[in-house]
Amino acid sequence: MKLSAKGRYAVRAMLFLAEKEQAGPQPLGVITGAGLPRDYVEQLLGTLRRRGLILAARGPQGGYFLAKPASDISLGEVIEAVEGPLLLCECAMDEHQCRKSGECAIRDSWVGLTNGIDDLMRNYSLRDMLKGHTHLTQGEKSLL
Amino acid sequence: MKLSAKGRYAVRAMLFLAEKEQAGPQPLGVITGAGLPRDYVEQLLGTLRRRGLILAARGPQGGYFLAKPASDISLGEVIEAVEGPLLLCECAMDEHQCRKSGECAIRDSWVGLTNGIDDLMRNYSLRDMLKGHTHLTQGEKSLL
DNA sequence: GTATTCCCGATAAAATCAATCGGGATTGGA
DNA sequence: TCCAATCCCGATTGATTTTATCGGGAATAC
Repeated sequence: MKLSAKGRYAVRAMLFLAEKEQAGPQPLGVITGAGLPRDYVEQLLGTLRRRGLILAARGPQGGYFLAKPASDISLGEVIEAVEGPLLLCECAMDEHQCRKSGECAIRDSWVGLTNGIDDLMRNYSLRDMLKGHTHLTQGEKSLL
Repeated sequence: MKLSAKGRYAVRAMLFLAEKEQAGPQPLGVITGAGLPRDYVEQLLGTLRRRGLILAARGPQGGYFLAKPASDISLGEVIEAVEGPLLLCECAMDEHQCRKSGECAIRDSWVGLTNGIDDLMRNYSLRDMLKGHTHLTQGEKSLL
């Protein structure tokens, strides 16, 4: 189980926007800066916008910016927006997947585990990740 | 982020062996029963054996069986054995990935989150999953 | 107007996952 | 000793997903 490049790019872009929260719209070219594949990240930003996590303004001086405070956006939201919901087992999402769901202890385990992971991810905000952090340098960007 | 069929097959096979913990070696054909792709699961069992989670006996009456009690084998171990370690971000695994690792708050976040998820998975044993569960019926198997 | 920027669908290249196959090695029992 | 059952393992293929690219359209500040 790993986080795909898609998820990491999305988090990276969102952290950049969180950093520039007070600085107005950030154009795609600035967000992707040196290291990120511009055209690909553009798709992801489109998804993040449709999911209500960011807003966009067109034209000169346009760009993307957070739709709500960085402290109100969790890592879980960002990742789920681009990758879809965390899914350990089909049966944990859809209780009609199996006729025995009402009496299946294993399903309860999958549901419990999924919820546990979800909770962790939803309790980490973008602001939390940046805490004690002043500026994303080029070197640090390559960490994400 | 989702668990692949590989991981689900491995868990399913391991739960089956946990159920038959006292019943001697279970041959591949029995483990895969109706629904699982026999040849593919054979590969996974090979991996699980090399990782020390199960043992195998050849010849007639041979088969696979748990290398230690079901209560000592966690879901995390099983999944990691076949899928490799949980990986949210490269930098969280290898601190030499980035020269700034010592002063990077974001890396700390990735590490913390990764550890949190790992802990959850390592605290769920095969025995826990079967608790209150007497027999995996065909219908229930399709849940995994 | 025009340059800047987002918007979006189509496509292609690459990587990974899932599955299959063929034959070899070991072993218990007739 | 032979045979059938069983694990063992590398090679290969096919499907799916991921990642990336491209071309052109729409909005907007100046």
